[in-house]
Amino acid sequence: MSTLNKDSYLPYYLQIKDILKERIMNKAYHVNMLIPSENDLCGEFHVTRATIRNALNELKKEGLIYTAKGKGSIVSPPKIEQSLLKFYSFGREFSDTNETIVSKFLNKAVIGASPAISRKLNTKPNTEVFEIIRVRIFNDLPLILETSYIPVHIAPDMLENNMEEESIYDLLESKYGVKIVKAKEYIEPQVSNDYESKYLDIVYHSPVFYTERISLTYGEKPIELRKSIIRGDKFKFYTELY
Amino acid sequence: MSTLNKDSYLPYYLQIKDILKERIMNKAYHVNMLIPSENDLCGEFHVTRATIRNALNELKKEGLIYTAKGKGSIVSPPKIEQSLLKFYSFGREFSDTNETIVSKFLNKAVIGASPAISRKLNTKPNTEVFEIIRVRIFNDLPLILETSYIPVHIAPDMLENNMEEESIYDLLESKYGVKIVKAKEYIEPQVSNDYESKYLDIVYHSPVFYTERISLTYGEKPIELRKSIIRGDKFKFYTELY
DNA sequence: GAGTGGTCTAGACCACACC
DNA sequence: GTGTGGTCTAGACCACTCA
Repeated sequence: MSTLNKDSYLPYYLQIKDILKERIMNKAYHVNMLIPSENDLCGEFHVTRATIRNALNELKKEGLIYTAKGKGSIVSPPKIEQSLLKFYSFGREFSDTNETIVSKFLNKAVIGASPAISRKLNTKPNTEVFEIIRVRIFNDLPLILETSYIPVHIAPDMLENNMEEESIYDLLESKYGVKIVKAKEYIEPQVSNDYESKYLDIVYHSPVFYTERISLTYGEKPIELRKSIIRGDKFKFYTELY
Repeated sequence: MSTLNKDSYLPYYLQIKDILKERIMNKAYHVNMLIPSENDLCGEFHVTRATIRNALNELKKEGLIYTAKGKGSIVSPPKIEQSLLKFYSFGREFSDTNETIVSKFLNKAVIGASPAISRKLNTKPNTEVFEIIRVRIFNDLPLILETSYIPVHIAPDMLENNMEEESIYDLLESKYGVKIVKAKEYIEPQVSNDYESKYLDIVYHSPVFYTERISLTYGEKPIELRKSIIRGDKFKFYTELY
């Protein structure tokens, strides 16, 4: 049972949106869960359905929920984990079904952060960070080479976990109580170096997308820097304009 | 005065959206124009304001209009002409103000379309097409190398126009009555070849974005194929995720 | 002050999902 | 059949823009 601030400069529907968003972030409404029906929410907040629908529409626009007619509103899986797959549409080699995605770990270590890395993670230079390097393999094809940097003090014994089975973000949240709530991502064209070419099974100096993602927890605090090299021959960005 | 199809499987608000969209495409509602107020539209379509607002919301989502409180709903400028500038945020070298954008023409010719080009333009192989090559120069820095292909029969004496002064899309519309209503754009990473490197003033084999845009008129009919090479050292794609 | 979009109430009927 | 989101009606008051 929640009450709205009648005197807030924020309209009801935005206040409700914020409350529901908070519940999603808190996992009070967890992923793939049906949230309370529009009528239930009307009861809880003492507003009409139009107001609730306005709030839910905002959440839809942000991609936090989606609706299923006859069923209800459902919490979307976080976009962060699969952003690349949404930004790029696969080439013809792939269909949406029968995909297998496998991770192969190339390295897990503790290193001193370089100036560039510590700046992006907002830590002191040379702070200890985990360096985790993986190849993401889709249907037996190595497509993405990912390097993650996470300050050791965030998740001290992280490397002892079985990371093959659980996503890094899930691990950070379940074992270390660190929730990723936002991410910034940059994409540039690049050419593959020796190392990247080898693990992505492409020729040296092939065109690739280079992406850098900084994942943040509450208060804009950086948690992870992830650099990815994505095969340019298999990924394409597509968009329609009017 | 328009009437809605009461038996259509399409709800009123989507029918209204389509009608309004058509008017925008037709320039019945032209760019930067205030469209009729919500109350006027209620009168025209004999529906309530909620339905009209629903329709306008769809148009907002597609970026065709935007709203100004106290004024009304306004037709947005087309996104097609400036898509690249919207997709990519400039590097630090640039500010939003004081930009100068110049085009330098490298070639204007009539050629026989290659199989790949004619396929994309949906014409017979070897159909005559204009090939127009330009360098786009921002603040004295060559950033984009653009090659346009347009079937000659679409705009027979096109090359006689002063294309330095008017955009190709404006020209196609004002002189030849061909309106671009939609575009599809693909983006890939690539490396610059000899020719591209020379005109973009970058070293051979530099990483670049390669984009292909197919501009369509009514009925999904292709009008222009535009291939662009964009300097990877100056353009970056940026996005935020939740 | 008249007109606009923004917000909200209080209802209604529908198609769809699930039991 | 019951509950859900999708659509729609018929009103209302507000803050804002502009003359």
